[in-house]
Amino acid sequence: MKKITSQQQRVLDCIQIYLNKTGFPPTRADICKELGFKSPNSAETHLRALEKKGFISIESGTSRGISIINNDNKHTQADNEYPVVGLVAAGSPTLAQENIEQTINCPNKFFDSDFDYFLKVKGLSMKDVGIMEDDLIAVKKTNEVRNGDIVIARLEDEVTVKFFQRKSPKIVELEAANEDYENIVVDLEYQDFHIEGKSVGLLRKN
Amino acid sequence: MKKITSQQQRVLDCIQIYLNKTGFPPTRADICKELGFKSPNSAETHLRALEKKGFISIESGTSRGISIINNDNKHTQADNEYPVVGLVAAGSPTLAQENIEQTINCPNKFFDSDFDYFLKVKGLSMKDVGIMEDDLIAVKKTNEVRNGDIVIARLEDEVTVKFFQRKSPKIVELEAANEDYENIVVDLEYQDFHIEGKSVGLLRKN
DNA sequence: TATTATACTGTACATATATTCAGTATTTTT
DNA sequence: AAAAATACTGAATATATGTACAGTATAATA
Repeated sequence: MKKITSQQQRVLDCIQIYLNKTGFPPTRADICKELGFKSPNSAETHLRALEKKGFISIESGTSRGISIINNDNKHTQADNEYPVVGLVAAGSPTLAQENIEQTINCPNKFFDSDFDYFLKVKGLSMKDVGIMEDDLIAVKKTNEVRNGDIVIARLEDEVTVKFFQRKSPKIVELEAANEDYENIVVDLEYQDFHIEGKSVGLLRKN
Repeated sequence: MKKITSQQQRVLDCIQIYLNKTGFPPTRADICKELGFKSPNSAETHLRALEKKGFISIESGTSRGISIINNDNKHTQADNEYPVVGLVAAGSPTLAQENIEQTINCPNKFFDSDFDYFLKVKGLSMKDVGIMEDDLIAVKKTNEVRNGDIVIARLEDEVTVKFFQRKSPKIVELEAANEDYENIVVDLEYQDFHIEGKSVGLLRKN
């Protein structure tokens, strides 16, 4: 990490303070107003410098697309409120769409990978790998999955948790970990199939 | 706080997930893209409903001017470093320095009850209740346990995780949740038996 | 039964905002 | 001494975005 100048530090602080106060990042104009600049380009050049030095990232063409890059490790671990979403009966085809539940305060780097939400498990189709009813699976939203990954997949109107196994370019098998459940063979050409994400951890309260 | 509908919950979760991922709130169009709506007004009306019910606040005329209102004081939540210990034999205290494999940063009120350390599970004796090898059990140190509790118990030199079942004033049965394992009958009068604590939750990283 | 809330599609538009270009001046680095 | 980085003003512009308006339809409520 390159060294920061005092003015750049002021801008960085300004972003953080604005975030704490409003919940969203400032515009160039907002920064100018806070720090007394008279041209939006003053903020712009500082932002570009901060980006170049790795303190922030800027999403191009996106309003307020600034995010502060946290490489603060160890003690100042950041927490977040992660949503808990429900799931239909895993295994047997029952379509329902009840997401309610609550949010859970959890350190961002709690599991080995980052994640996006908790999924509350229904059914016992993955019982043999220790995923039980009402367990909370930490889900990372991605469609880059490998054979053997535990994935959260949507097939037509149903969301399930299963092992992912690609059989051929157009055939995917969703495998249960419970002999009472049948594996599901998906023909990607004829069925509406989508990978929601994959499991990166599990949480159980009892 | 008025009650939220399932669709409104989806929108609220979408905002939270987007925030976790990008660091700034979504636009109406972003929400539409995430949830499959085809008109920005779909997101708009949901946002207005969420605002009216007090779940979010919207800054008028401001791009991405959405912030989630935290009604609970969870941002004052204290974290702690919790030790992770293996199944250690008697003689050395469980929380002795040499037994601590690592520590995990975790909110104090993460599980329904407070707890003292994480125990790394060896073996599959509790497999039928979804406790697998290398899972981390959140342990509350106590000897006040009830029948049916999952307890961490030391019998002579052996530490195990089992269901607790008091059979008579002097007889305790430690029950496995795996038919390959025998239950253990303990005679308190003649055997060195001690309850370390009980399980209040479980954590798995994969 | 009438009314309100929910749950959308679709179009349109004012403005909020990022971003580029043209300058000026000082400081730091090469 | 030349080049690059820092630190600004000021104007201009394409587009990202909020938001209003016009519909349709169903469920919940009074």
